[in-house]
Amino acid sequence: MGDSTQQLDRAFAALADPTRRDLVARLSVSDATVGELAEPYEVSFQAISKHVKVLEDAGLVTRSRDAQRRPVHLNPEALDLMTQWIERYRREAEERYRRLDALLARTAQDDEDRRPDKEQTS
Amino acid sequence: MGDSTQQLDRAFAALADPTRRDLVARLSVSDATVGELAEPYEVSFQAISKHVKVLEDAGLVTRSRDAQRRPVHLNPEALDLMTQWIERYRREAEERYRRLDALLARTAQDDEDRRPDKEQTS
DNA sequence: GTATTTGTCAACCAGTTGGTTGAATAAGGG
DNA sequence: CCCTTATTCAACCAACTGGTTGACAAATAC
Repeated sequence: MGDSTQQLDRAFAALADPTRRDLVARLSVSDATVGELAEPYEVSFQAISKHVKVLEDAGLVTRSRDAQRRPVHLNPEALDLMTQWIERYRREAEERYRRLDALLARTAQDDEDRRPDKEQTS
Repeated sequence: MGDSTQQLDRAFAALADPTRRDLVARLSVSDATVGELAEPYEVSFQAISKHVKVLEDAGLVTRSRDAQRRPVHLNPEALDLMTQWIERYRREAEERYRRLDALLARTAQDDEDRRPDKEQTS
């Protein structure tokens, strides 16, 4: 449990904002510059620049250099880290509930078997 | 895209906090009351109660009633919603990069084929 | 060089968040 | 009925967030 904690903090926080999720969705289709990314939104160019920085600090995107442009590039591995975290506990919980359901079903069956006026099941 | 937006906002924001992620991890193993959940942490009981409320508002946990106790119960479906969102764009991006890699490989091969002193590959 | 394009940094503001403490509520137990 | 247990509500505070505008920086184009 090293500092993947902080990485997860930042990654989840980054995706908690709908504008940033939209940026990620668009970046999954193609890389883009901050200018291109900012174009469709009402908010200022600087606001989008900040959002991109948040995504970058979270490790969700990286950037290269092409003349004045700084193309933004989605990093699928960071997304993978998040799914791994989530899926681990989702699976754990679902298995547990499955086991619990099975137990309840068995108990119900036992009760049934214990009924005084029970009928032979087979 | 109805109000799953807000649900995702809340769910991602909820998991952005390490204490809340820890609560989720523990709840994946077994349901627990707020008191039980609060016990291992240094912070006040009320602080944990607030954290649980955040998880509840995000749809990540539900609660029932057992005398004075209000057992907290993890909701795996909410986790599933998150993975679905993430995986959609992760897959999209990874496929795109695979295609790009393939294209680059083909281009490199063409260059190779075009070399004047090229050697037959097979 | 100077101007243009592309983007960041800095200061500020309003609203939210995570923490605190103390009071209030809810449901049983004696 | 009062007492205890379990939990929430309310008020407050410091820190963070997402937005703004204006100044600055970097790389290229002329």
